[in-house]
Amino acid sequence: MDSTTATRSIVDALTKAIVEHRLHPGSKLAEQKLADHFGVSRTLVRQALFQMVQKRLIRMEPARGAFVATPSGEEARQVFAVRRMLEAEMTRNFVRNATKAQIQALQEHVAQEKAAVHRGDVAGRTDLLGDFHVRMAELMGNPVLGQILGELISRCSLITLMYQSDNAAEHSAEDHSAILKAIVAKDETLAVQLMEDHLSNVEASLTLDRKLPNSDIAMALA
Amino acid sequence: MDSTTATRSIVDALTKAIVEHRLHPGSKLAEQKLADHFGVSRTLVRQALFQMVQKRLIRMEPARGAFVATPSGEEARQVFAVRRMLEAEMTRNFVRNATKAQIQALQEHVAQEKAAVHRGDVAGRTDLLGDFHVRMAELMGNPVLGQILGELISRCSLITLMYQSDNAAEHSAEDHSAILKAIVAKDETLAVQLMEDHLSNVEASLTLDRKLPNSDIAMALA
DNA sequence: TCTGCAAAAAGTGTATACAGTTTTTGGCTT
DNA sequence: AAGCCAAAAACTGTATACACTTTTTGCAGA
Repeated sequence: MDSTTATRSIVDALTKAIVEHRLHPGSKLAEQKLADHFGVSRTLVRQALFQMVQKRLIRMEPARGAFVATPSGEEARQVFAVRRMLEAEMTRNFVRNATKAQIQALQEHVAQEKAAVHRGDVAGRTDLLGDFHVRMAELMGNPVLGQILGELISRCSLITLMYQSDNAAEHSAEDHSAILKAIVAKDETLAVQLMEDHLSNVEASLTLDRKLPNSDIAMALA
Repeated sequence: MDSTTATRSIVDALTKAIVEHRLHPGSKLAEQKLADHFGVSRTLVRQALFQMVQKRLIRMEPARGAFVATPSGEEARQVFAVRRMLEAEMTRNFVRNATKAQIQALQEHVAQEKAAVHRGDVAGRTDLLGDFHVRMAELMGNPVLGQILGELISRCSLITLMYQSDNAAEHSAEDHSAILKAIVAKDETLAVQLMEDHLSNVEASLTLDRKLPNSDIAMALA
């Protein structure tokens, strides 16, 4: 995708930090500080930041710099809507074409999810729950779809961290398990329905109408 | 989206040149030449090029520079598959929610298409045919969807220019007209079906299995 | 005439310099 | 002590410099 590998590793590191909640929505990302941290010049940091702007994980304000994105509730709903469109069809194709090995890969993944939930590993859980969807996209032999979905899921990680009210997302592992069961049974209609419901559940568990998403507070303090 | 406006205008100019077939697939995009042409330094040109890499209209090879993308037949099929997923749902929502004004906007657009086809304006036609889909996405009140679809449609412009065998895409204007008729009639199922068929028709009119897409020739000559 | 190769030219990748803007600091007034 | 303003510091946006790589050029030998 990108010709240089240094820029790519900065993008990956920043993406990971955002998705894993070590960088809060609204946080300032000063170029020189990042450059020092990664041991490169501002040039490469800027390249990385511009790429992340296009992935909507960062926003840049003229002459003020880069900030971790603070997606609105409106935007969050739109992202979920697009995910439902894509993942419904993805699930349909998966039921039709998945090999045993692919199904087993997903089963093992769900087992890991359950383990993480069980031992109360919140960070690991969040990570794995997103990965379930990415994994499925990757297994589908349509990298174009996988790429688009991967970006949407990254955005969702950010959204979830901003708007999650309770830990209602704990049900996700069960949802995944149910979806997988329908896939094993080759019940296309049910699998698709469960996937749509699952995404709706996740969206519903968020309080997207909150007046001041806590990110603004973070910004105010920053 | 982007903090600076200079970079943005370079991206727009290059995108337009690619989509309008003034830059052929595989063409070299030398940074200094572009910089001279736009009257800026290589810095801004590079920013623009990196953004277009992410939009998949350009590819960059290490130490060799940027080239207009040459999507493979495989990739083309994947892009069309994703478009079908998204546009089917988009059409469904459009039938449900479109206002009279929005429908009329599309009707006027189709009239323009027919005029362009009628007077043999190939460039204008191609442009308008793609715009039909973008317009529809924009009218839907889901900018997230619109953005993703817009990028897919840009990629399709490039794909079409690479692989179109005959001018079979002339039927597109009629397809659009039929879709619109179903929308006016509020026939959700039919509209969705027509949209899917339309996209399949466009894909089928391409010779995606050609051994050496002419881009390679273009590269060889460049 | 064609092939091979070395020098020159052109081009990319990264760092740095510098002008202009925003943010912070520190003191002065009330 | 709180508020305000100017100077200093920090930061962004763009251009330029420079090392290194690729491509082209031009000539020597077969």
